[in-house]
Amino acid sequence: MATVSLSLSPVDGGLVLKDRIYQELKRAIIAVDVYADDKEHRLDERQLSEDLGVSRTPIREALCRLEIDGFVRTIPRRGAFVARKSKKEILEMITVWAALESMAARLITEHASDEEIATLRNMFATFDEAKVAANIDEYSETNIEFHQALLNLSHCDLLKKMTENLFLHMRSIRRRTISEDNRANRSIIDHMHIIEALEARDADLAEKLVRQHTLDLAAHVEKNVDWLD
Amino acid sequence: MATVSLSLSPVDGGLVLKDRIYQELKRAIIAVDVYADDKEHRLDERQLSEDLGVSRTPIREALCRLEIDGFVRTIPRRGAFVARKSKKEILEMITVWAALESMAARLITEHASDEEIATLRNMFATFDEAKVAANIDEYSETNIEFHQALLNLSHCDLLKKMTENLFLHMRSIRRRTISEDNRANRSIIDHMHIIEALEARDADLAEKLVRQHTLDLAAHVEKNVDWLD
DNA sequence: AATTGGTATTCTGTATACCAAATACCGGGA
DNA sequence: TCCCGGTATTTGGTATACAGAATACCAATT
Repeated sequence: MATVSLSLSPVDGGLVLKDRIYQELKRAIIAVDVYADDKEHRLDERQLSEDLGVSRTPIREALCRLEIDGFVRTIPRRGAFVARKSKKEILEMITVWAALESMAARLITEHASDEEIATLRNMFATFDEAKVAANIDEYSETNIEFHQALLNLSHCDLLKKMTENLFLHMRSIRRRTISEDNRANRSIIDHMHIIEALEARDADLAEKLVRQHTLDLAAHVEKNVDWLD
Repeated sequence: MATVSLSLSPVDGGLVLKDRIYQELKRAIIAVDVYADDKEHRLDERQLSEDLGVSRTPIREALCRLEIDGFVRTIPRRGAFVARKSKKEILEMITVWAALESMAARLITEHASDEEIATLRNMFATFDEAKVAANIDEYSETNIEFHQALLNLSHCDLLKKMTENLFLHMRSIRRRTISEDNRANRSIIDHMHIIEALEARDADLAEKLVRQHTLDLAAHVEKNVDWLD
């Protein structure tokens, strides 16, 4: 009898308890507006294990990973706290982001297809200047998505992976900067220029524009953000 | 009574068991020449806990961290293995490295002192072309140190932190490429050009040279390394 | 001889138990 | 009232115990 080949895929799913806990905790932590007030948000292991209905072990493993990601800061013998980034740390994150994303832009000019680059334009198709001003928060989402799209189109998994957490951190920051930040129109113009450079396959220009765009944000934070520390 | 301030540093050292285990395991893993043969190097939790004289818990936490760092790959219900990078992954690491280090170069032109930049020259003071050829392995160490020095001089902790593990991975790779790699003289010339650009405070040039230098390595690996996968 | 079914063993994933450090609380003394 | 010291409690760090999954081994049947 010939063995039929059914082209089955592994059924594992690969998600063990600690991974689910990790995701759930991460989601919850990001939802916390840590910069809203000065009080520190403690993460009690026993409390969490009770709430989630699991033992402390997977909780600890998840917290360990979250600490590496920078979302949690644990003080030995004291406990785990939702991490509050210092201004310096935020500026450094933006700097790293600029470095990675400008490299992504370079890669896009070399490897991405015309169709892929075209999708970037579509993201802003529904936004004119008036609309941007009207729903600034909706635009903000699109803004972040644009930057993530750049990383995706780089086709470099490592670049993408290393920026993912940076973006999540930035999202927290943005909650506070969104109101005071009316650089949206300037931003959308920058994006268009970036897209044009990508379409022209001009690696140096695209890289430079992306870097400059992100470093502009760093300069803005440097100058205007004083609600940290 | 006035309290004398003695400016004491915490006696703790901040190193809990899991951190020491992490460092020890990392050291041991790096020492393993994973690319030497095809057999997979399994990390048995019980074995390790026995060898190190601790329980499995801190071992697991260390392994968890090592997995995030990319030194270990764990398969659910199967165990932990010393990670063997694919060629694609290595190329991506070099790409990210290029992105981060070129940003470091830019930062150096803006923030580092002349004295700091001068230290870079000293690193190569003892190397002329003949010596490079003679002790290629010694030069190789200096080579890595040069790149790490660049990251240090950037004064960006995050940039430094994110490249540290990349360098460790590269060291493993280099063990295999060192013999077939006689681009050392070319390399030292590149380095000198980079130093000159830094001294001239030419951000764009320094950035470009660093990026190009590292991407050259990527191209070399792409073309010549076939002992992977 | 090869393959399949079943059993035993090993090892990860998870839960629990124990210990030591840190904090909070309380009472006594200045 | 304030400060200090000691005790109790809390809580994180570590070790151990248990259960389920994966593999290895063996035997039986074709």
